[in-house]
Amino acid sequence: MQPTVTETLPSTGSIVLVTRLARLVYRRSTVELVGMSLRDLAVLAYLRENEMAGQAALAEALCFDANNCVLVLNELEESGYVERRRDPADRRRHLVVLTNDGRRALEAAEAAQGSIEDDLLGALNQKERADLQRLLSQAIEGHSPHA
Amino acid sequence: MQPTVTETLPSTGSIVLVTRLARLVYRRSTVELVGMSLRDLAVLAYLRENEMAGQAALAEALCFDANNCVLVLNELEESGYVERRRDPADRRRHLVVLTNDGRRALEAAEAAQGSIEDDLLGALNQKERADLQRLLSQAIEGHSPHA
DNA sequence: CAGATGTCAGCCGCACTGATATGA
DNA sequence: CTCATATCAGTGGGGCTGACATCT
Repeated sequence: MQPTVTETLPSTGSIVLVTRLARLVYRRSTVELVGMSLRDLAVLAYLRENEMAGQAALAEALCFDANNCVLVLNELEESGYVERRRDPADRRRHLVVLTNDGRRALEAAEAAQGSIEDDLLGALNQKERADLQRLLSQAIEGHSPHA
Repeated sequence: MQPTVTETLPSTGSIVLVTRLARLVYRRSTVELVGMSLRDLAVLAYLRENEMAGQAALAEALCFDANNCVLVLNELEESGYVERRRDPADRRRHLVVLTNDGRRALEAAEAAQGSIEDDLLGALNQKERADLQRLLSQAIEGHSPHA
């Protein structure tokens, strides 16, 4: 066993580390800085890539509580960033779409997001950041979807 | 540009991904399963590696709010898992130490923590998990400490 | 009828702000 | 007096449970 780097960072589990980083993220992602809450940004970004989506699927993908998701969409709709349209094929569903205003606001927010990310991941080089992103999304997508 | 894997996961920033994973972590880390809250586990684990520590430093390291940290320690002290002792060198400070009960509870909790981690990071192999852990702690430790 | 989807009201735990006490 | 450390009360937003409406 090598008495080198492995010793300094002993055994803090990844899941606690994730929550720790998440607290830092939350702290820095102020509305004044980003222009909207981080949840809103996540929703908008998801809608840009994935127009349509009943909001159950949306909540699932974003790891939101489905009920809470309703409230978030209410705010976004009031702000004029998204629109809810009835699915003609299944009139229970709402298809959420990104408006032009929403797209513009998203792009502005993403700039701020980038600077926050630069600040927070400053200790990581480009490759490491890409790795981190890959590992995170891989874990999220591949998580056992039973719950 | 290669039309391969890079296309499927377009551009969700790492910081939103972190919060997303954190929500999943939070959801699964129930008290019934772990035996304590995840915050408590983090505090106990930190104290095992780092006996002493005024709680300001503890809060800093764990990315807690310093005030909230007091409440967490109150609970842990009531549970008999930690003890606060006055620092004789600086009588303002409290040195927080892990009790034997705390150590036992921690070890029990870490087993549950491991199974949760297995569940959540099931899509990652051993090396990837190690990488993730390394990247996370690296980002946390190296984050600009100004705030 | 059951089952799915979305909406809302209410509760609770958590993070923060501000004020206070004690000691360096 | 100042600064640092710790403590606590109060506040606000986020995530949850449960009830309800609508549609398949």
